[in-house]
Amino acid sequence: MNQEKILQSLIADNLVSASDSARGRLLREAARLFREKGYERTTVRDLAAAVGIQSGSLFHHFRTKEEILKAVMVETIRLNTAVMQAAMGEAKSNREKLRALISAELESINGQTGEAMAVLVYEWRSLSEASRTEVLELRDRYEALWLDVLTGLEGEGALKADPFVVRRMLTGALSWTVTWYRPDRGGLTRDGLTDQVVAMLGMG
Amino acid sequence: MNQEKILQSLIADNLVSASDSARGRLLREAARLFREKGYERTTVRDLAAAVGIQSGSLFHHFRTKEEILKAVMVETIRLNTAVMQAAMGEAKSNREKLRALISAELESINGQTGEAMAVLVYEWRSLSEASRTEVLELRDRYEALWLDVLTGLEGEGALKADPFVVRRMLTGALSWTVTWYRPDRGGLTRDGLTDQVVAMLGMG
DNA sequence: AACAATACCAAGCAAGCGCTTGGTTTGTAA
DNA sequence: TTACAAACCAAGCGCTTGCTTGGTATTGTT
Repeated sequence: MNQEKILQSLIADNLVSASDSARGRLLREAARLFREKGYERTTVRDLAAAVGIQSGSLFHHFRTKEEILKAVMVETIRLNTAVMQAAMGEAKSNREKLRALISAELESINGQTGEAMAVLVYEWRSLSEASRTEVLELRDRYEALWLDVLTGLEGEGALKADPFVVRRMLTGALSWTVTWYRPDRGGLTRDGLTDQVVAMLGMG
Repeated sequence: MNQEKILQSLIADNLVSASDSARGRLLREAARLFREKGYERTTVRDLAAAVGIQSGSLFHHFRTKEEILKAVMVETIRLNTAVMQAAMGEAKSNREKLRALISAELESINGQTGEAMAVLVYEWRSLSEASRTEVLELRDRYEALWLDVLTGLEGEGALKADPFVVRRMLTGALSWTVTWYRPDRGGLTRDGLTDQVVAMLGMG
């Protein structure tokens, strides 16, 4: 199942918004603005202008500004968890699975969902306690995918450090790429970057 | 030269504020609040209350709120660059130097200056263009320390990946520790964590 | 055609924001 | 004691913020 089909199925289940719907368009613009200026510096007037409506009309679609932030985060996690599960399903060994995970996470961070992923990493403080809990639960399921593979690799002796620590280091390392990695200009492709990460782990 | 002496000398040169001065106390509280709630969500009234003065009185010490943010960042970089240079000076081989760099950065991220370091990483978007340039110049000098060592290790064949990429991965990985590493509760000491990082790089 | 639901606009309110102002207290040194 | 600057307070200004309100198009269903 490729990425497009996964997306379609999630849309059908109403778990993420179609990008051509009013809601989807708003969430995309919101992710862009939240990443560019930060959640607090982005006003509801900014958001409304970005989709060409009046600021008050936003509240027909979302009850509060924070609900928009939460929706960006929740839909992003849902999509990426599904994509990642699919990418991993095709791999045989744990080594291959790890490579698939790294590659998929780099894609989600630097590809289409990149802006939303950056929001997920940097704007969680702007969530209310309740929303934070909700988002964290989704995150935990995503993280379980990683820990399974890393624990497997440790058992095989391929990994010398603690799986929990390694996952956390990789979380930081990979999410940080959003601040410097520009796949368009400059020679490093995503595959190339994945190779570098694997080489850095001594698993080249 | 130990850390305390370095600090004294920087204070003497007016490059960082003494923590018992009015300015120093304000900057410490500001770092705490900025990290806890984010720069935008922290009001000048919050800052003033934290040091026990009226909000207007802040502007006797700093011309704008942003100037406070910049001061937190600038002083933190200055201090940590100096500490890191000292830590590296005692090491002989590049391997030892790398370990010293990792350990020192983990200390600056998770020790006394941790709150300020987190601000440095997460709040740069709230800086004006001019301040951003200024902070980036200081950062570049700090980064040069890392690149020298990593390039050396690559030359020796101890490092299989690109030094620039590795440094950026380490930047993300180490700064991310601030979100999960708790040296007080839980068994992992800073030395232990440094070991894990070195092991992860296949240089244990 | 009739109706209801959906999507939107125009206007503005209440609250909170960064920052200013004019004046008072506190510290320091001659 | 006097002189003066640094540190601070009390009050509030002007503006922006998230959000509300009452009403009007637009769309879909029967």
